[in-house]
Amino acid sequence: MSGPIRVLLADDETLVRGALAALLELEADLTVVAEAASGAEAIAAASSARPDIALLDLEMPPGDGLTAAAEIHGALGIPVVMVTRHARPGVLRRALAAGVRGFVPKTTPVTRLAVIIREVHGGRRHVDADIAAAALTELPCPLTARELEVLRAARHGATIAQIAEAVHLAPGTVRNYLSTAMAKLHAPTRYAAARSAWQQGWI
Amino acid sequence: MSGPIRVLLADDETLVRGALAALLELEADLTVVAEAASGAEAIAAASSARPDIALLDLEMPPGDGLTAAAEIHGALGIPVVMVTRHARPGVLRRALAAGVRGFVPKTTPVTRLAVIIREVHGGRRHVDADIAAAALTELPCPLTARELEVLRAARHGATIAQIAEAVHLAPGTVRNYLSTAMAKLHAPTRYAAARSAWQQGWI
DNA sequence: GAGTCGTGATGACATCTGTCATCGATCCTG
DNA sequence: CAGGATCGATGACAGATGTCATCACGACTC
Repeated sequence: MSGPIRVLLADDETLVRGALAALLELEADLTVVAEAASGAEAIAAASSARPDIALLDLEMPPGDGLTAAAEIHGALGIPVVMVTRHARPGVLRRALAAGVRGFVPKTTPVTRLAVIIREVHGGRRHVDADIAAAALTELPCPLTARELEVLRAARHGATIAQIAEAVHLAPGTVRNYLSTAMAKLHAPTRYAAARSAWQQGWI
Repeated sequence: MSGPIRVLLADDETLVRGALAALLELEADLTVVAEAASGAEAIAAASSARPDIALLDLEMPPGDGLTAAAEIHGALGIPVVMVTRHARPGVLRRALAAGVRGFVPKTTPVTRLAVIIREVHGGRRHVDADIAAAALTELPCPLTARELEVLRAARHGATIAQIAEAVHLAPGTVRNYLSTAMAKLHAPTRYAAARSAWQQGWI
């Protein structure tokens, strides 16, 4: 027979991570063998502790957690369950593209978490039904790669000149991309456009 | 002798709330008698369940959780412990002004949570040492009430006209307040200023 | 090969935004 | 009451921003 399922737990909030660990340890067939507070830590812990499954928070500054998920799944072959506060269709799309096997919003009842871990460990996938339905019905992202890049740089109140420098483009070009993005998103300012794109999970 | 300490637990993320509940229930002298997912729910639950102490998340949309804390402490006389992801000095200042008896960032180790609850239930206060030190050394908010109000309305990419309507001021006046706020915060745009003020915990 | 699309850029134009000086009204204080 | 401070507002001005037309290049498709 095999031992308990060995879980890697990553969340930047110590209190939440500890509470989840306590919760999982209550299950007889689960054990938390490693914890991490960032994407980099998660990758290191995964390669040294070799867990059976990794439970990663999506929001772990610095970095978006998805890169860690892609690394842990791709290079180490460890199945990844993504937990996120901002469960938007666009995020789900990118998570699945990164090879994530489970996608759980933080609005999920706790009783289901252990069930989901067992499902994914058993080789199945698990995706929140509401998010999946929304992802299938919503229109895909209408923005081009450059438009997304410029919006990303515009998110924190930067001027056109700062954005242009960050993206290595001429200021006029940046204005053009921002203009088309704003038109596509029906936003009155580039900040509103950036915010809208973020809410959709596109950036 | 008295029974266990009866705790009200409020957090908008079901997963986190459930995990914290499981964690607290592991303590023999603690019991979670009510849960809530919003500030309004927390007030209602507090007045019906009459807990000995309330553990509230600061970020519970809609509303900032501080109003619920003030209500629960002020009208019901129940001591409140505030848990927050964004533990900044300005937030601590406002929390203490609202009568909060404990202030805990989510970076706190889980093992201390039960200790803190017992402390506050015993009549003492508990404030995270790092945040308190920062709050005492940092310069206080240099912005006036109107400047804060305008910045709050400017946070989500609104135009000057939209802000003016939201705050019931003339567009020119809004521009003046934004200008002074930007100067005080050394921000190149009003969005950067709003972001900066938010990061300091001022809005 | 023509047509389409994304990319990068430029110039022109109207509007928006940030800055500043200034004014009147109110409120507080000596 | 005079002086000062704050608030709300206005007008003027320079510079930033949003919009549009246009061009050129490469990739890709029909």
